[in-house]
Amino acid sequence: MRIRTATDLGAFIRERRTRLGMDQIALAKKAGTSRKWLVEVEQGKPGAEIGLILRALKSLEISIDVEADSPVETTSQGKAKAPDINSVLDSLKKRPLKKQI
Amino acid sequence: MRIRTATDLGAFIRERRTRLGMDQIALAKKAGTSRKWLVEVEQGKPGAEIGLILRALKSLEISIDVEADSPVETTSQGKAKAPDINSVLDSLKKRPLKKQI
DNA sequence: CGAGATAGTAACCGAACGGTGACAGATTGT
DNA sequence: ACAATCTGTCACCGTTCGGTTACTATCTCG
Repeated sequence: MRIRTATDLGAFIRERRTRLGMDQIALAKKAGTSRKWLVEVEQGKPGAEIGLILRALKSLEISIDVEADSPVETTSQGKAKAPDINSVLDSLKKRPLKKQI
Repeated sequence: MRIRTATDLGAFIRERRTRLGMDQIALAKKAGTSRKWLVEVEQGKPGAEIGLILRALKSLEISIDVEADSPVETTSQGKAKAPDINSVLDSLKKRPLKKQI
């Protein structure tokens, strides 16, 4: 499932928790947090800390994957991008020297 | 890329940011946060709030997907699970009535 | 009906977050 | 050498998070 907002995440967590037959206390305990925290997260609290979120997801055996949408989009010019020596160097250094007009 | 820790996430964000040729200020501004925050997140800060993380990922055109690892694992018994009327009802109610011995 | 379990909410409080501004180090280009 | 850029760090501060505890409402089952 694609996650776009904290609400999405909360809904998914709740979905998974209930499907596993766990109550809020069980999950909170397993994730090393509090029930209050879980309630708020399941309601879509955007202020929840990523570390606790990750622990909760792990407790629910949920995997998270991130992926770059557009491959690179150098300067948003439709130009075809043939791999050249400079792009290779840039990839290695991961820091474009200039704006590469 | 699979995300397991805040450090994984920070590394991926930095990777994507540099590959897009953005500096910290540019991304922070686009995501509506501060450069200090970005620095800490890229270093793997577990206390970062999920809402800001999501904004940053959106700014970098990064998609997040979550997925339940094991389909259901009713009681962790290797028993094969043929879909029966009860499981369907449970799925709808999303709340197992009992421990379903 | 009544006991028990689950979930949502409230108040309180210490700890940590995030923003701002400034500074130092490193790197790049002139 | 110099200026410009980018990054990491620091101190300060208002806001908010997360834990604890208690109370209430809802639902299930005996």
